This record gives sequence, structure tokens and C-alpha cells, in this order.
Amino acid sequence: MAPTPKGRATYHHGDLAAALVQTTLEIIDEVGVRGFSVAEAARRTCVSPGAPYRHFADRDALLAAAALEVSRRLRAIYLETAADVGSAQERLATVAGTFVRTAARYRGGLDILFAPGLRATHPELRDSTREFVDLLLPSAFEVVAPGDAAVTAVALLDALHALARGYVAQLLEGKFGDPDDVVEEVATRATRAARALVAGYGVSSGPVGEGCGDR
Amino acid sequence: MAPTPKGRATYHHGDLAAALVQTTLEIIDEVGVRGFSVAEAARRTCVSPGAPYRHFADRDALLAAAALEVSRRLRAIYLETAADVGSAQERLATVAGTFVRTAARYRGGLDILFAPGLRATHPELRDSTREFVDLLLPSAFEVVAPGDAAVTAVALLDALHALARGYVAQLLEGKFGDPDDVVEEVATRATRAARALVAGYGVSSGPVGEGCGDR
DNA sequence: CATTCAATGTATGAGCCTCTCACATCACTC
DNA sequence: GAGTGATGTGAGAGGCTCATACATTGAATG
Repeated sequence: MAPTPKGRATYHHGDLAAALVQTTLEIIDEVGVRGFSVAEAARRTCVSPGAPYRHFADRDALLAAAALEVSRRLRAIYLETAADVGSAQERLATVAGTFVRTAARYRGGLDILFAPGLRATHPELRDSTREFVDLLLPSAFEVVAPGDAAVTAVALLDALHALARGYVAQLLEGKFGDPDDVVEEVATRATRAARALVAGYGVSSGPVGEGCGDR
Repeated sequence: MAPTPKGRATYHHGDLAAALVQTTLEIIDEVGVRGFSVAEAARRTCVSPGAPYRHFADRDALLAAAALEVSRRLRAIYLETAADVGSAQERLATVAGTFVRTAARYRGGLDILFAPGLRATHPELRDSTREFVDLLLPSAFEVVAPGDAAVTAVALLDALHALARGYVAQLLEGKFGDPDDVVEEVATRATRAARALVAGYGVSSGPVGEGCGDR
């Protein structure tokens, strides 16, 4: 009968959408995507279980919003780290390592950013990482053989992306041991692998012919 | 009062565990891991909602069992495809492409095989892919510089694994368009990237120093 | 054979979650 | 200062996971 908010002074929250996104990230860090529930997010934000649905169509929409926030933070970190790297080759290689290190810090965050279901249904998540590509494309061009540079540069970035995500996946699932303990080692490996990849795509690389077919 | 099975002749199913695993794979192909529920699996197998819990401790255990089945099928396919590839370099490169193609066919299957939560909590899933590593290690040894061969060969396989999984992730989330349409293209790209990677780790590769530090 | 028993399935239900709907409250505009 | 749209509350329908008590059956045992 008397809708009085429980843990708050005012009836309206103020900025519930943002608060929910923040809370969502915290919950996911604790219990993972599977353990996350909209109800719990509402509880921690001291609103009724139905309130979140005023701002997000469904559970997935809230998760996607949180993932977008992660993407924003990732980009910021990237800009800090890669700006002061000299050669294009090393810049690309460094990105891979940084990506792995960041994954360890944002843990659950990356879980949603790369959750298969979410990315397939929420295109804005894919767009957000595409902006990353634009950031890196110039470096890729510098590194690649001049022939079909445009195609090859993009292909190189896709390969680097694949490589980094694969390492992150292996890191977070504990393949190499406790993630916190092995971050640095894995980041180093990722950097080295990226270096090898870049070298393989590079100008004077004999073994890798261009436009080579499969099998 | 009278527990009569509904869609069956006999009271006991016969091999409910196996049937559930099969049904689970089908459901996941249709609606993804998120959409899967034990209740639905029970329904399709014409048993009561509680029956599956006689065979699997919880939802995740059933998913893990299904993932293991996928892993078995994957290995079979791999053995067919890679056996008749001549050089070690090309064998490794081919694996990456094959992996991507298989991913497109087993779609949902790979979703669970690589579901972050599952792999982290069910070590048998990680073990199952480790057997893959044993299969490939000899090829990796052939390809790698003789110095610290043991370490480098394993590192190369990790890198290849990372690369392939990353491509699969991008493929299945629709980054390149409808998965069915672009499988071949992506598989080719994966193969090429793998080739570049192998070349980068290879014997006479100047640019990639051994034991090189990060940044 | 009759009996027992472990394995397997059913029925029921507690507790949680997602999402909906009618209604309350508030900030803002005219 | 009344109207209005945005935001929150409370209640609830329907579904799911998992636990528990009970029914059924095939196989081993005497």
C-alpha cells in the first residue's frame, strides 16, 4: 500500500541504469555470468525486483549494457598502453600482451564482453570492438606486404584478435593454473605469439605466400 | 498414485543417461546453452523432470557430459583429416582450418565445450583437450627451433589453440556474417594465420628471438 | 521359485528467478 | 498549480533447479 523505498532517502533512485550496470559488473566479478541475476542486482541497488525492467528490456540487455561499459574501459586502457610503443610491429605485439593482462583485472567483465550468446544477439557489442580495429589498422598497414595491403592488414588484425581472445579464454578457465599467478607469463607468451604472427604476415616473409589457398 | 510412463512402453528407459546427452546436444544446437534446461531435456526424452538427476548431479554435470561427447567426436574428425597431410608445418596449419570447419558443424557443441564456466569447474573437459595436445606435439617438435625445443613446441601449440579458438568465437558470433556462408573463408584465414604463426616460431626465423622478454 | 535389493523412474513441492501489470510517486512543463 | 511522462512498488504468473518420498523393475540370492 505504501511504496516507501527501503534503503534510500528518496523515492526515485536518481540514476538507476548506471547504478545497475556498476552493480552488475561487481556481481559478475564475484559469481560469474551464470550466477548473476537481475533480482540480485536490484536487491543490492535497493530497488524492487521489477525496477530494472524500466531501464532494460530483459536480463540480456542489462548484461549487454555492462559489457559495453567494459568495452569503454578496455579502450581507455589500450590508449594509455600502446601510444608510447615505437615500431608498428612491437605496438601490435604489445597489444596482445596488454589485452591478456587487462583480462585478468576485469575478469568477469570480459566474460560478458565475449559471452557467445550476447555477442550474437547484441550487435552493438561487436561494433564496440570494431572501433578497436580502427585504432589498430594504421599499425597493421605499416607491417604488411604492399601487394594487397588492405585485405591483408584486416586479416592480420582478425588473426591477432583471435589469438588474444584464445589466450584469454585459456587463462581464465585456469588451463595454466591460478589466473592471478600466471597472468604475466601468459601475457608474455601472447606477446611473443603475436610477434611471430606479425612476422609471418610481414613484408619479406618467404614461407607465407599471398593469397594462398587452404589444404 | 500410478507412476505410469507417458511416451514409453516400459517403466525404465533403458539408457537414459546417453539419451539425455544426445537430447542435450540437439537442444543446444537449437537454442544455445543459455536456452537449455534440464526440464526440457527430460520432456523431450519422455521422463519426469526429476529423472535426469539420477544420472547427473546438476545441470552443469549434464552439460559437461555432453561437452565430453563433443570432444570425442572432435578427436575422431581430427584423426581423419590430419593423418594424410605431408609436412609437419602444413599438418599444423591444416588443423586450424579443420577446427573452424568442425565448429560450424557442431555449433552448439563447441559452445559448451568452451563455455567458460564449465571448463573452469570441470577439469575433465580440460583433460579431454589435453589429449589433443599429445596428438599434435610430435608435429610441433618437428617445426620448432632445436634450442629449447620442448618449451617452444608446447608454447606453439598453445598459440595455435588460442588462434583457432579465437577464430571460432568470431565465426560463431557472426562477426563475418552468417556462419554457414563464411565457414570456408574463415577456415582458410585460420589456416593462413596458423601458417604464419608456425613460420614465426620456426627454425630460421630471424625476427622472433628466443626467450624474448615482453614490452 | 520366492524374496530381497539396488537402480531407476514418478510425484510433489520449496525456493528462486524472469518478466508483467496495475498503481504510487515525483520532476517538469505550461 | 494542474497535468503528464518517467520511474519505482507490490503482487503474481509461469518456469526452472534440485530435494525428498514413494513406485517399479531386473537381477542376485537363498
